[in-house]
Amino acid sequence: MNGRHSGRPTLEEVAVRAGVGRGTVSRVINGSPRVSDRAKAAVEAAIAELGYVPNRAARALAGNRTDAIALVIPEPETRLFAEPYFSDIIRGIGAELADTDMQLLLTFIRTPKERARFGQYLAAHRVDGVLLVSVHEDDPLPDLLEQLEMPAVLNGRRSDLESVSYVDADNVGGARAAVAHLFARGRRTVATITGPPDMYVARCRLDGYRQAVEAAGSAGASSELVARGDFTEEGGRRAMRELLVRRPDIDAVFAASDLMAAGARQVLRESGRQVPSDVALVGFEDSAIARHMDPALTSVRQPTEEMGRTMARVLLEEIAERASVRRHVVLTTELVQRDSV
Amino acid sequence: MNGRHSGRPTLEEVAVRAGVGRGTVSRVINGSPRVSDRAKAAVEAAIAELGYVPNRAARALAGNRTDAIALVIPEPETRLFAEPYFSDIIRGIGAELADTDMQLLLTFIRTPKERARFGQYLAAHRVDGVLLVSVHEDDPLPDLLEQLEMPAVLNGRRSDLESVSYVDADNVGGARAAVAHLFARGRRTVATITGPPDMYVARCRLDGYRQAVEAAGSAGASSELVARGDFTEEGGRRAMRELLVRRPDIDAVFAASDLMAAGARQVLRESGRQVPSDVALVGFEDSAIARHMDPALTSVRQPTEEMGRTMARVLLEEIAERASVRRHVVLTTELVQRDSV
DNA sequence: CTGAAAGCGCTAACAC
DNA sequence: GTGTTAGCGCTTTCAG
Repeated sequence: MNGRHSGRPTLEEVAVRAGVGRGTVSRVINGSPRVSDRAKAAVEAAIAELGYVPNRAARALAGNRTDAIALVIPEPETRLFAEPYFSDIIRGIGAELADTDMQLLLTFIRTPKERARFGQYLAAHRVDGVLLVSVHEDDPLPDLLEQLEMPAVLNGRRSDLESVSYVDADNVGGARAAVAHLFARGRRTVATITGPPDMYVARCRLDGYRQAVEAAGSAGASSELVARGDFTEEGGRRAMRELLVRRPDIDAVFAASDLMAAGARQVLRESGRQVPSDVALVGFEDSAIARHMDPALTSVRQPTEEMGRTMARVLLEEIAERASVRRHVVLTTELVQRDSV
Repeated sequence: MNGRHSGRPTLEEVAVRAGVGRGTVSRVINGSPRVSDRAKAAVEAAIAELGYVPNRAARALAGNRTDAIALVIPEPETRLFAEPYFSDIIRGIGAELADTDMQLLLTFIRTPKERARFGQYLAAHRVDGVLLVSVHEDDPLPDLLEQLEMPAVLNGRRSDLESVSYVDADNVGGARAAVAHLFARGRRTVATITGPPDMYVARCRLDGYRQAVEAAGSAGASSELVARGDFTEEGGRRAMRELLVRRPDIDAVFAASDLMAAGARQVLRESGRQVPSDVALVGFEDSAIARHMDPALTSVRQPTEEMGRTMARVLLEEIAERASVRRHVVLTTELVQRDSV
């Protein structure tokens, strides 16, 4: 015997109690305007008395939707972006969804097999929309989503011409502000440690650096002052060592991630240089680890939680209006000055 | 017109294709043994050809279940426990659920209102089970869960007599090992900074400290050597200052959280003491922030990701067997020695 | 072993 | 405006 009739009230019982038809109850629940105030009141009273809560499954089945959205997390990234970034994004999404009936599903993609499975998942319409974080340029998921006409919002974008909706931080502006800050403080030889060139976010931050260098009317962005990192701490160390060899006269460094800034700082200190008196250092705050590694490290902060909220909001809008209008939002960053450069 | 018939194959179509009845297809899908190999093969072939994926909503409606579990996150905690702890737990849960058809739902509880809403949520059977992290002694949720006979697993426990299933770390053993380590290294006057006494985890760590002190045949756990913190960095600073006033001769400190250890370290350094040469410091790694704050800080590490995996596994078992058998799992901790005390 | 049939609780036409 | 009526796609008896 199946647990038929679990004991909790159904829409039908509410209808009987309120002395109306099921359709009317359904209309009230779904906020249809085509209901008399009288009927509406009766239904609401009945719902309250019975403690009625609609059955999601039934609603999903009949309505051909799920009232759920998926947050896709590519596993390799969580370790790097990890920590605060990740949980801030989730917190933001959760906050935006709190007043909704939308459920947030977490989906990890670790292996190609899981990626394939997620494709099926989407095809099976098991969610109404998808939120994607840390998308790579060669990620096939966004295209799949588009092809399936599944509402989706990325955090960050694959390139300038991103077609899918996205919410991003103003990486160019943030980097420019950081580097301008260094020049304004009297630094002359400002180097940068970049992220992987195949990541759009890394290119943006490099662009910002270059713009600030040009604006400062400096000797121009000497390629000697640009070292490539990979957003990791170890990458930051390597890049910093290179820079020190190529240009021992460096008096400031803009690292395109806080992890790289932390690595660079270690190398600088080992080399006997004082930070920031000898070499000023500014990081881009991706993981907020900077907060803990060095409370005095000036950095460009992204509004991570707000990005999460915005992503959710944009997705909900996209789900609501069937039309596939793409939205592109770029949130400003903030330079948090903590040192005395 | 509603998007009736979304285009993707239904169980019925599979049945036709395989030349069997719907019931048989259902049995194959659900791995019932009462199906002939012949029929099974035909059905599997049809499923593959059609790319059939069962409709969750329909299945949930008919089967009176949801195939989803909720991870409940009390908001105030995420900031403290935050970061790696939080994401490690989630990662572990995700890993365990990967091969299942179970979905992971994230539920934040920020306000009393949301707490009430979650009660309804549970009563409405919108999930098959619940995972709770950072439970407080006075949290009403576990009792509600028990009363509703809803499968549930806690991370940590409210007290020695926890009735609900839980997965916890061996806090007593970890603390004991940490303090024993300090004595073994020749330290004589070992103080401790505790967590709030109304948290079971804090009491366990204090117990571990006391056991080690007694075992070392020390002068006994002088209450002068015990200062109360609240698991925060600021609390660690306050407690450390107190200790320094009461017993300037301290040569080691066991802090019951890494955040407090970080606070203590600051105070020690400001007071001119060298860490660890003058005063050795060991923290309990809750947020793994220690890793970033001071790579050389020895600490007791909890198997966070494994706790997540175990929680999920235990919950799935509890859901599978209708019987309400409680399981209590305590995972061992590990002393990660990073200094040269 | 397997087909047929009866719902699960809700939404969305469709009449009135 | 509102009741009635079909299903949504699946699981689970119940006969055979």
